[in-house]
Amino acid sequence: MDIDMIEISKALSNETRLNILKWLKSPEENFPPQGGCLSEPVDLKGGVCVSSIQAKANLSPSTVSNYLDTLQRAGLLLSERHGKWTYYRRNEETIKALAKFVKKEL
Amino acid sequence: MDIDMIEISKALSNETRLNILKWLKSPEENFPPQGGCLSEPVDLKGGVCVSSIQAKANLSPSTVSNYLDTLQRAGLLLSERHGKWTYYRRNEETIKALAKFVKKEL
DNA sequence: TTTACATATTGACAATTCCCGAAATGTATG
DNA sequence: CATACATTTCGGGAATTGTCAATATGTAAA
Repeated sequence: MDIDMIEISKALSNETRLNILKWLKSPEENFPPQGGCLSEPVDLKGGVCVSSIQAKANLSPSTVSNYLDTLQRAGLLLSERHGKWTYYRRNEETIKALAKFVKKEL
Repeated sequence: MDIDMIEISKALSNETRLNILKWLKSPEENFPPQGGCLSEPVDLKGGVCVSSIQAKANLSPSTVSNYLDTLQRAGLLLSERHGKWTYYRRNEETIKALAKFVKKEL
């Protein structure tokens, strides 16, 4: 597991993106219940759809979509599409690796 | 001890600045001996002068001076002036607080 | 005090990032 | 298929950052 510290730092250097990461620590507390309209029940693994995040972030859909992409490219988020919705959740593996990097290498 | 995660992330989102922070972990390994011309012997606490860092970074003095300022404003470096030279060293307190933040809050 | 040197500040321009609205794409449903 | 909706991509203007050369400041030495 190796991380790209530059990309991660860039991703974290924006308040909204930082908030998204924090909000996704407890999706139940920060977002309405997800996946209500899906025909087949699937495990969303705590993932939250873009529109829920967009509503909370109070920015345009395209901006939020971009932010989520930035976080994902940095390895901090994972996404899974179900029907019309894309559910984003934290990538705890990278976040753990980041914590380790900051502690040991920085 | 509270840190400004945005400012810190911005400071870390540049390869040279990241390198400076790493180089300053072992100043003896990465830079020539410091403080050779000082009349009074003072404890430099591992600090390195701007020109030594500039030589290693291979960027203009003004750029390096700016970078050091950015790192200091983020709380990641400390500086101390002795004679004509400004010696920069790591601020381990902030770096430790950052590691803690990433582990606990991120 | 004149000079020389280390560093910091300023001004400029290119590159990147922020953020939006508009348009495009994917997907389910009538 | 036609429509509606969730999301992504595209194009752009404003703001920020990267980087330099030129200038200014601070300090020591001649």
